Amino acid sequence: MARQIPDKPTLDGIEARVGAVWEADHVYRFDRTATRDQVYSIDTPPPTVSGSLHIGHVFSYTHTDTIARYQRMQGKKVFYPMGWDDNGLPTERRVQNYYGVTCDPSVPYDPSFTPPFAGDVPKDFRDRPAISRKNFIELCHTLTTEDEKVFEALWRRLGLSVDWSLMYTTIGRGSQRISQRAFLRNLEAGVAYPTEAPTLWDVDFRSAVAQAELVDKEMPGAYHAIAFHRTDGNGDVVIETTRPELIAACVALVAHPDDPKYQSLFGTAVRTPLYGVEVPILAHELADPEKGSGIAMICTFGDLTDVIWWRELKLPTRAIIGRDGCILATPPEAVDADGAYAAIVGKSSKQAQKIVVTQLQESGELLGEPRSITHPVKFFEKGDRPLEIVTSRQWFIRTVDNRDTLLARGTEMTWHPSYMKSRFDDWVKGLNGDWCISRQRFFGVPFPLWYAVDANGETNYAVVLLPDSDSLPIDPQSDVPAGYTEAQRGQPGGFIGDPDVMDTWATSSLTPQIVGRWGDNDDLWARMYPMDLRPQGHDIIRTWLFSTVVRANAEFGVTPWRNAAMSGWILDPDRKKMSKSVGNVVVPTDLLDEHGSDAVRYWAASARPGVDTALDPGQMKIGRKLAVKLLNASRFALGIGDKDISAQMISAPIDQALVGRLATVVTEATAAFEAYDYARALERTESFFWSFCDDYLELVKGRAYGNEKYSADETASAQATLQLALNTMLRLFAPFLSFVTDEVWSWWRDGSVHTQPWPTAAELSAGNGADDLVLVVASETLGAVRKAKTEAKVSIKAAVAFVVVHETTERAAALRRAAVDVADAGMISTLTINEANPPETITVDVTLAEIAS
RNA sequence: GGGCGAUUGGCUCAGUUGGUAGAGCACCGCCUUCACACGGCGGGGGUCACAGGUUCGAGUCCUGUAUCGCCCACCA
Repeated sequence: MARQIPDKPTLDGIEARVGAVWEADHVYRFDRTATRDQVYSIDTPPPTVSGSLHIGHVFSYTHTDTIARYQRMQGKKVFYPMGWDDNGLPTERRVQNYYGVTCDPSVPYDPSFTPPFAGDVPKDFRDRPAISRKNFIELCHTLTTEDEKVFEALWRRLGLSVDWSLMYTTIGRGSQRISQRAFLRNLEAGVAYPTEAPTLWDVDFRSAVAQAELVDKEMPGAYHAIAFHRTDGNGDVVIETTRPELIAACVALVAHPDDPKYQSLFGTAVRTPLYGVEVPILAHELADPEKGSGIAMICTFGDLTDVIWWRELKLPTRAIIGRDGCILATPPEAVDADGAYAAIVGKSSKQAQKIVVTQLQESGELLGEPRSITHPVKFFEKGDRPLEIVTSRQWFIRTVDNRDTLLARGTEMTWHPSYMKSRFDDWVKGLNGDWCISRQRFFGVPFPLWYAVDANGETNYAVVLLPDSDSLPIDPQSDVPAGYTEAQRGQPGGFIGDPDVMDTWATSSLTPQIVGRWGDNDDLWARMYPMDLRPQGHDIIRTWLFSTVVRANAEFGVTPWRNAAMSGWILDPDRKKMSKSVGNVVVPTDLLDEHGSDAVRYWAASARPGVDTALDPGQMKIGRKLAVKLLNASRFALGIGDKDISAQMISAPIDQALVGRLATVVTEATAAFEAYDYARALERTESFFWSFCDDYLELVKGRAYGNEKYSADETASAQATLQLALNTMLRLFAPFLSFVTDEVWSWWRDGSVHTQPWPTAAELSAGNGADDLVLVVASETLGAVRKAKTEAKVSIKAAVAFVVVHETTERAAALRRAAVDVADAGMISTLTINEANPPETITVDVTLAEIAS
């Protein structure tokens, strides 16, 4: 039953009250009988649980929610899940810092382990206990479970219309099973492959990282001019390098093939300083004659260019940096272990550089003083030290070979806003290697396979032992391949599990498969895939969006979604990006407490799609004002007359004009939503609503109340228009002001406004052919009367003796059709409407009653 | 170096087929309580970054420049 209209409507407590009804009535539950064409499916981004949700999350998830609510009202069965990204390094980091522990896979499992520190974690890592892999993973699960409860509570309070029964986590068993299944199928299809190759390596995390996880940081460095000695005795060749510590890893010098300075040197050789290793001078187009001395040393490996040169010029490998970032104890074969090299063994590259520079100064091979510069250096986006490039065995998924296909996939989805597509195109075109998906970490999805160990106890990577597909997910560290026993683990003739876990994006790239339970629930899968919408931030186009396209293309040969909608970032009032390190992060619950959920939703939905937006509490105040206004206007419109007056009673020209104008708003808002421009839909609706309140409501108030000067039909016309307009506006506002609209709906009708049909112009046929000019001129005339009262400093309710209007013929005719309403609203005793002559002399002369008397 | 976006009143931003510049906030003035003081009404305030061009007419289209932001790059 519909509730009574409260005397004093309020927003207080509305989130809890309305939210409880949504939950009890399963308003947002996905209909699993719907066929694919009836479904609107959303590939919700799973927020990372390692931190806290900030206002940027609230911002972008609200955008998605407005689309979901619109589609639901359009009659779609909305598939709108929520997931938590609790997989991977961010969680490991949080657990390490939260509990004050470190993970050491060699430590045995302790079933009775409890975290030793309660909120008082020692700063020094040496005071933190090392615990087993299994204990560590248990802590990861414990902490993420707690974090996820807090996240869900916030989303519910914000009013996201997700179906919570579809919740998933990226480290959950279902996600692991699907990640492993997808990987094994990629392996079988040749899409995934292992290789021993130079890989970007974070020396602190001791893990490979992917191209997509790189960031450049401007770092101080110095050019060192260093002399290499020609083997023919004809003097030196001078190169400039920022990394002199890598001279021992030098395998060649390289210059541009057209560079006249070095034409005569190509094909000759030099000896490296300090070590005297002979290296050739080669030509390659990537060498830049303008940079440094125009000739560079190639090391294995100083940067990604070195890798290209090494590969294309087929150079030997002389690695000197280990996985810990320190100089290897054993030098490359060509380098004498007892010479200059001995001094740098075990040093970090930074320490080694100091030593080598001193050595070069003593030997006279360093020319002049190092020249300080600032240059970009590659970092892992979450790392603290520059990346090194080390050779290791890693798993890859093919991307570069499929470049053209991937670009085509990008054109098969609609981008919102459209210019964001160029970021995808740029990224695909710029790929310089396949996607490295293995990480040397712990809390992630393990690679589901083992290797045979030969009779000598050496791992034979050529013999891969695969699990049965029904057994997934498996952990090769604790599960045993078929035909073996646990006792054979690591033994000669036995087996050993792949030690690595998958990159977090290797799982995240499967979110459509995870939410649709691909391979586990074929019925559900067929009802939601390919999906309708991928909403996400524009900063992760190169990671999440790209990798999801790669997996969909590899497995299904399709584009995973029809639409990709990019949200902008939230900037603080100084237009800086919100970030924890800057300390300018605003806690969302504070904003929700202060302004209310609808107000925060209003602020978020006011921002144009894809546009970075400043946090603006002022905009939230407007949203709250709007919500309060909606409560009060609704109370007025519903508080008079019967509750269900037929739209057929709408007969007054000004009423018809109002309805006609609303039909235009409905058409525009619908078109805007179809184009994923929720902000425009809101703006149109809001703009109409304010003029509805300020002008129309005032103009018809007397008639709606049924003052004696009006006939019953005239009063019914006004009441019917108020109700029709309110009914329509509540539905137009429902995607944005989701709580207050449902509250008002409950005063009037059963059920939720959120399951009502989206309004159409056809419902508003009472406005067909209406003359909008009636409403325009009536509003303007009322405005002129108000202005006269303001200038006379009298109350807006002050009586007016005479108003004489001179209007053009057309406008005068329009005004006559609303003359009684205008006179009533303006407290006008006598309203005279004349034709303006000439037409330019439109005037409204107002004579106040107190002056007339 | 390449690409994408932005530049409109003090602030945050609209302005979708080119037709005499808009909103909210802030500011100024007025009005209280019969939907709303978590209110209402009215007002002042902008040569639409700059320079050219197309057009009867340009915030809107074209070219160039500047500033800011972001993305990408083979940064020795």
